[in-house]
Amino acid sequence: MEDFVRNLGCLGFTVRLKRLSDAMIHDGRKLYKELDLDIEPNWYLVFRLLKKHETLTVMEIADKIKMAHPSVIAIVNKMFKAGYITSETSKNDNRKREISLTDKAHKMLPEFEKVWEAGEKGVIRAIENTNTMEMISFLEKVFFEKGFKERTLEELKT
Amino acid sequence: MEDFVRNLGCLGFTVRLKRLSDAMIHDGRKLYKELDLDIEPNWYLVFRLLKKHETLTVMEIADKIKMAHPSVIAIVNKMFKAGYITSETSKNDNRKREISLTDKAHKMLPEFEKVWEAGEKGVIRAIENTNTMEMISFLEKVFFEKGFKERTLEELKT
DNA sequence: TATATTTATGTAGTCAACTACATATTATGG
DNA sequence: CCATAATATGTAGTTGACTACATAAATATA
Repeated sequence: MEDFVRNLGCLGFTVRLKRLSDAMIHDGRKLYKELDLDIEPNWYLVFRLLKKHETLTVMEIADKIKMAHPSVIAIVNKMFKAGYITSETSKNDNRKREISLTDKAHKMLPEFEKVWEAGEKGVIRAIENTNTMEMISFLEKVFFEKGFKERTLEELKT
Repeated sequence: MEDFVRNLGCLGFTVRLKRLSDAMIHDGRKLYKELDLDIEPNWYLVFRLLKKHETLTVMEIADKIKMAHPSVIAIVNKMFKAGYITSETSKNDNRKREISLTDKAHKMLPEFEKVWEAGEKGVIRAIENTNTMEMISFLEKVFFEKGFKERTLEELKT
């Protein structure tokens, strides 16, 4: 069956992007399951951030990984349940929740890092000799500074 | 605030893809709202398919746009509620639901097409002189034929 | 200093994709 | 020709992102 979306030209652009990223995230989840690792996709973002910065608040994490704060809360709560992070309210500011890795997290990190590094190598090998990462940077720049909606409205005016 | 994900190299690849496609789809939804059009992102796939093929079943649509059939059912049901499609069970095969556009859909299509064309032009203008579409084709080819999971497992073995 | 604003976190509800399962119908094959 | 397999559709539940709203605490301002 031929792929109708691929024949849509640039109109299929967003659908194809979504299909690709959904497929990869789904595959990531299966990877952890298959390796019997008690982690989920995206946790590596928080693991690596906290490895680098010791303690961070919810908003600091959200800003750094450019996600909305409820998304961060969801990740962080699951990581807490899994025993990888602790949190306590800041002494200076009772609103803030200071989040850091547990001993269990530090103990497991080397094993996790092996998988993340393998994942990275796999991607590198898949896209070597292409400008894929530059293209993503370009797309981020272009569409975050002026979104799809605004661009379309401009075209409609002309 | 610098973007931690962008400094992750290829490891941030999937997150960045998802961020991008989510942002664009979200923007698409806002576009229709702002133009006061009673349609949603992705409906254009079904509109265009049915414009070309007259009538199709759920599975035919799913195969053509490479989505799981429950996703198609969700889109089709909403389009039905909005009055853009009709469906009746096939005479040859009582399992099949033959879906086609209503008069309302045909009446509105020219207006919708204007917006879709503007959207396409906007994207074309944004990515002109880049090989973005070729890159997406490449990524689809590479990751659908051997997924992220499999690639990572291979790297782990070495 | 008292009020208003901003900030940090949390909750609820939306959205679109998915898988897994359920049901009905058709096709197949012993 | 009946039992089994395959196919078409539909439902339920999961996922991970989002916005909008709620609440509490800190900061700014009049």
